[in-house]
Amino acid sequence: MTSREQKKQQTRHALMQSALTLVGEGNNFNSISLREVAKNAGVVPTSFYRHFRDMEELGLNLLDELGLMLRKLMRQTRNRDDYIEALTRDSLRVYAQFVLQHRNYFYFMNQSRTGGTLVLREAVRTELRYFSNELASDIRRLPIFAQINTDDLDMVTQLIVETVFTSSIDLLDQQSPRDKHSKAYVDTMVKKLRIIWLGAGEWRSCRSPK
Amino acid sequence: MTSREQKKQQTRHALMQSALTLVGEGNNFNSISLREVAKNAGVVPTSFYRHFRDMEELGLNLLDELGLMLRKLMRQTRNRDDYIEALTRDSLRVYAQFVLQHRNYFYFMNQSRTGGTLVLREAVRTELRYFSNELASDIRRLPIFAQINTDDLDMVTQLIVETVFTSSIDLLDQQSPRDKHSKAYVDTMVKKLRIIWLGAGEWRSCRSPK
DNA sequence: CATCACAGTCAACACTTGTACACTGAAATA
DNA sequence: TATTTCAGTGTACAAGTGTTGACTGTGATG
Repeated sequence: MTSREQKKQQTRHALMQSALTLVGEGNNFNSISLREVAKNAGVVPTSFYRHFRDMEELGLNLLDELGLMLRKLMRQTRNRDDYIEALTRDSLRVYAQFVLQHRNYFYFMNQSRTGGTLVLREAVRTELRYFSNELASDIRRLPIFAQINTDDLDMVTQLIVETVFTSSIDLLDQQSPRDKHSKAYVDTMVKKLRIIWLGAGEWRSCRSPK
Repeated sequence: MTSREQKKQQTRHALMQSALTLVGEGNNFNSISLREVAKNAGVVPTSFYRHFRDMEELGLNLLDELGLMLRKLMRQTRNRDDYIEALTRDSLRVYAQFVLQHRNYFYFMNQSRTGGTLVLREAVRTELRYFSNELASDIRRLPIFAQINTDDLDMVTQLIVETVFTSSIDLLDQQSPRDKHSKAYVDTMVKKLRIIWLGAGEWRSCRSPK
């Protein structure tokens, strides 16, 4: 029983959670200091370096963590039969709940997407592209999209992922009674995705695959 | 000739441009300091207070400035006859060029949308909603959308504006030969908007307005 | 011409920041 | 058991932070 490594991972986790908490309190990830993070984690500032080179590295690890959670969520969701419907109402409900349950992570990822280091921004983009690809390979199997151009399919899934992700920050900023607004959110998103979905169907018939 | 007020507006402008430049150099608006901004504007830190209470107020003014420019651009664009096509290829070309010409503003607005103060975030949202509404009232006149549900129309234009705006950060982060990638960007965006456009058309026929 | 308004200056303050360096003590290893 | 490894501590420093208050000089106003 390596109680040594165990302890290390413990404070490492504390540091990451500390940063996340500070973000959740309304601070921007870019403007929270190594010292704050350390203090909040109940550790002396210099200890920080035993775990991360700097805040950017910590951020990358946070992103990895969220990425893993999202993949798990995605895998659960897509183990369904009625894919098209699952793609909209049900899975959006699940998604909304997930976002609200991990709001700090999503504030962080949204901030990093547009305001992080170049490295961090790229990392977010990569993560989003991952989901887009996953979605594409799933959708491809559907009869309706059997013969769609690959690039165009990618573009569609990109659009879907972007739309869903971008919406998360808006959901988080709605402070009204949770369930009420979460429902309004789901309703709007369902419509938006249906628009895209319908458009994709039309697309196929307008422009035949070369 | 009030050379007094004139000088004031001059350094005020210098301060705002200074902040913008710093953002353009890769800094996040949240983490640039009042002192840096002042120094960069060739002015002593305390002078800053003669113009803005704090950085947030400066940010709000930056946003106003960009908002004005964008409205002007929008008004130019929509004085066309072939609206549907203008809505896509042509106006996207103009938009892309505009974004690249004012990249610092767009970095700033993208950062603020997800990572600014709550006040700043709301301000960005308001700005975007403005464009969405403008677009909606234009589109409504088109015969195809004559009888669409108002809420649904709003949702569609919201989706369009979101999609276009969100894409700006991606365009900015493509560092390759400017014209080449700008073209690829326009091509992708045209497709995305066409998807939405097609979907909106189908929507009308699927769900008749109540 | 005398007076006022006020954008910009200067010096000083109490803090916070990232990081370097030498350290300690307990778990891991031999 | 003796030795090594290393996560976490403590101290220290130079640099930067927002904000204060009293100042100065010049354009605007009477």
